[in-house]
Amino acid sequence: MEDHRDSERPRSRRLPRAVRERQILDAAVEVFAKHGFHNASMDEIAETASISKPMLYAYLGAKDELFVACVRREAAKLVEAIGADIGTGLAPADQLWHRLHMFFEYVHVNKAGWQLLHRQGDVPGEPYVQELSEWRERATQLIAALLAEATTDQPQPMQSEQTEPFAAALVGAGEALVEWWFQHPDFTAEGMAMRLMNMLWLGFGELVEGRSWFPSSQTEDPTGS
Amino acid sequence: MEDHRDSERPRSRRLPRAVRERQILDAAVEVFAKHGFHNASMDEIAETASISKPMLYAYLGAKDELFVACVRREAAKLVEAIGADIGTGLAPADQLWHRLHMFFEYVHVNKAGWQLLHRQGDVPGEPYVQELSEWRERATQLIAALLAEATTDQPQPMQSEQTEPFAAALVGAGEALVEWWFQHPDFTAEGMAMRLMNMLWLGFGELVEGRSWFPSSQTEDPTGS
DNA sequence: GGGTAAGACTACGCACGAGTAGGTTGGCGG
DNA sequence: CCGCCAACCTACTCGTGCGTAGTCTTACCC
Repeated sequence: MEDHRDSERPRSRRLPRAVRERQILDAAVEVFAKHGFHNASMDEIAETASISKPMLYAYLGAKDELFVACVRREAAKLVEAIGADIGTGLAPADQLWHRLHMFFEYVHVNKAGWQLLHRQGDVPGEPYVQELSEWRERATQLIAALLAEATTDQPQPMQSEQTEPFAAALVGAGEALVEWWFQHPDFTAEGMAMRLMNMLWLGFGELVEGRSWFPSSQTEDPTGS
Repeated sequence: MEDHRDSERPRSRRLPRAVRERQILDAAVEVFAKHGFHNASMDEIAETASISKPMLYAYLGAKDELFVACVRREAAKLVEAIGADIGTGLAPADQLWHRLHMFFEYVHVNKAGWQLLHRQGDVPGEPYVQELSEWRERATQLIAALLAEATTDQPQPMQSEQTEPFAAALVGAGEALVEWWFQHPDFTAEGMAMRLMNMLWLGFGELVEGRSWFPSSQTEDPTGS
């Protein structure tokens, strides 16, 4: 390691490919999240990544491909976070609770990545839309499976025609709640998860009458604010 | 020189301003809904409206302003639809049910208008975002008020800190369900409203056990349209 | 019937941003 | 110490699409 005592080199030294790619992706996620796909300019991404445009193109290709790469990385992280393996033997309700909690936790620590996934318009015909709708699909399926599992003991287990729309609505509710959270940041991730869990599992009819849901002794007192 | 008598002019005759404006707005809504704000071109809107570009600009200004005009019109229609005055004396649950029903009904007959409102990315900094988030806000407030009303008889009425996020989640769930509906068009608006109402009012915990919610016989015929 | 002004069109200017050509630097093997 | 290759940059081209200047034309009124 030559110390090389460089005078001031605000710009980049030569770096191996892997490091640069990561730098670029980080910058791209940030900029795409801030301005959206269309309003983000490759120039700004290059500048944020402390690199010049030709390098950008050399490493990750055109704007579409770059965006898709970002979505893939962030979606993988998200789905992994909420789909992580939990200890066996939990009741479906508690599993759902855990995953919701993980979801809000994830969004909290990875705001830019979340906004990248959520704040794009989904207009058919765009090349990246495929990629965008895919993560939502995966998340929905994951939830749907969970719901289906919750009814297997019942005399009439729910079919996917029942669980799927429910899961879709749940995902939508989660997204909307996150957006509300951003405007009221005084709440903890756990508190938000509780909120959503109560809505979902009990429903308003029960909440009105003062009942509420609690995780079955896995976590301690969850007062979110 | 004046020999150019009536050779066919398939293009537009002279029309009063009001009619043209409506024509233009209709076309703009359609195109914006189809391609989204950014990918929609003024040329295509002009062509769809059977008019030339300078007229477009003369009547409704630049692209931003045109889009805002579209959003305003469609948002007004939507909010009016779900906020319409219902006969007095309905229980909150039944009111909510009615409004959900109206919502799905509205979306069904005005798909383009709905997509215009829903499918745009909401990136801060865009001029139109203000307008877009406003309708969602209004709808949310409307629902929140309804929920608050449902708890006034209770010993501990809910505060807006409780009802507001719930309403936000509800709106999000509704949007997501509509999207799911578009992919499974075999259901009626009433059926979709029932679905959502069951999720919301009863919650999954109850649904699992086979219970379900029904409107309390205020409406007579099941005119499912 | 002729003047006129509003309604309408064709054809263009111009900015912005994606993508690239070609030169420059620095590390490394000989 | 010298050439050579790969990482890197500056500075450009070019397409696309918003917005407009300038011209025509038709309904209407005197």
